[in-house]
Amino acid sequence: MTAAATATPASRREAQKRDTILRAALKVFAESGLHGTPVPPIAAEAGVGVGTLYRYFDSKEALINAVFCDAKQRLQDHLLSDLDLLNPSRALFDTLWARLTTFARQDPESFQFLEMQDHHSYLTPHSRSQEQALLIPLGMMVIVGQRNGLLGEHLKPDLAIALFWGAFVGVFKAERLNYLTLDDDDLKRARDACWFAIANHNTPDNQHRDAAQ
Amino acid sequence: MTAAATATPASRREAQKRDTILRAALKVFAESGLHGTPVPPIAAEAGVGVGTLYRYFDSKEALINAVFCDAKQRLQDHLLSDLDLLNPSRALFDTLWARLTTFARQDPESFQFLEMQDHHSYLTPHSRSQEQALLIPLGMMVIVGQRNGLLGEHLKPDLAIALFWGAFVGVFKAERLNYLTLDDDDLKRARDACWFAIANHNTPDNQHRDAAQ
DNA sequence: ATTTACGGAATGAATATTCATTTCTGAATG
DNA sequence: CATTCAGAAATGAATATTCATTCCGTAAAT
Repeated sequence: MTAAATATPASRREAQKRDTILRAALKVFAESGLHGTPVPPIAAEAGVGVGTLYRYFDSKEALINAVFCDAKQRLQDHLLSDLDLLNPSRALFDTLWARLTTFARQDPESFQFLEMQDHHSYLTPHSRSQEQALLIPLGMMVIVGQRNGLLGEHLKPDLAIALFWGAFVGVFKAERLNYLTLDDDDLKRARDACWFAIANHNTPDNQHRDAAQ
Repeated sequence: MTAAATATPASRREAQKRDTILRAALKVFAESGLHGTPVPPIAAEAGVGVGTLYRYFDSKEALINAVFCDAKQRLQDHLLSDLDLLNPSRALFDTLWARLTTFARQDPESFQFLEMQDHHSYLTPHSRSQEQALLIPLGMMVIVGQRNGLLGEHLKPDLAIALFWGAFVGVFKAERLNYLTLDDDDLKRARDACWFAIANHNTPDNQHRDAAQ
């Protein structure tokens, strides 16, 4: 039923325009905030009239929620696809870091938008639940990693994630605000520092590790 | 009116009222954001008329800048007073962490306000320079610590600060959003994890100080 | 020919700011 | 002391501005 509908050229164009608006909104929101930006600039950025925008989204609030879910989904897909989170290892950690980095670099607007604070007052319960979809699998990974002896048991999983995520966000935020410039080596060192923060330092098992990257 | 009130010079009363408005604004802004909140609720929270507020601050933007500088100053005083940053040690690190923690706990509104993203579009160059007043001494401390062999030399100072600050903010943000609850032990473990991230992990033979002062 | 999509001026609600008026303050006066 | 009074401070209704949303004439699609 939906397959036939999306095959129609008309609805295809519609979906495309919807996406254009979504992208434009993301860009403008990332630049100037949520309450801060009027709707007309978004329409202008998308190259459509204001009225058209309201054909595709019921309200500004609906648009914000759509942008949020879209960006969150993209992050989730980019981070977790084809990854076995239940086999934690240093290599898996490095992969996650690398994927986060490419996401933040390739799609900085989405990354910044997702870290904004003021969208919380706009989000519907459904949008909020998207938040969990990312956190829960990561939490499970930490638990398994702690069982393995790979990660320190001293930090509760939620705390380990908050530390790691906060550090990552902090580094890229500092770069965005020009407090800092990051080359590839810096990023690797930051990654290793984060690993040190949450890894298990007691067992000699994990100590040997070649730094050839 | 009390004897104390009549004895208080007019300018003193003015400064006090200005402060009342500043506090009220901080509270309301922390609750509902910057663009999000009208001016009248701020005046109501301060127990003054809207017109009065405009006697003390030229505009909403000026008020926001004043709140920012005030909060920043409080953080700075709380963090750095009576501290010898140029003698870094693990104990100094712990002291800084403890002070940050008490600040975040005793004055959560200021802490949250300072971490908001959307005030950046409001801030005057002067307000922005306040940012540096905190970052520069911390940066110097890291440099000295690296010379001492206390902190790893691999991270450039700005990056070490961004990691540490980001992790700290991330932990308290997670608590505020109810992703996490923190007891005293958790905080100590988080502190140690941050220390691990930036400390020097090299074997003692790598720690020879060859740098000329 | 009929339907659907589009654009952007028009609309009204929400909001920042002003200003005419009232209230307060405290020094001077009798 | 009580009273007066000029200027400062406070007020909130009135005004100007901004912004989300709607509406309707026109263009495109079917």
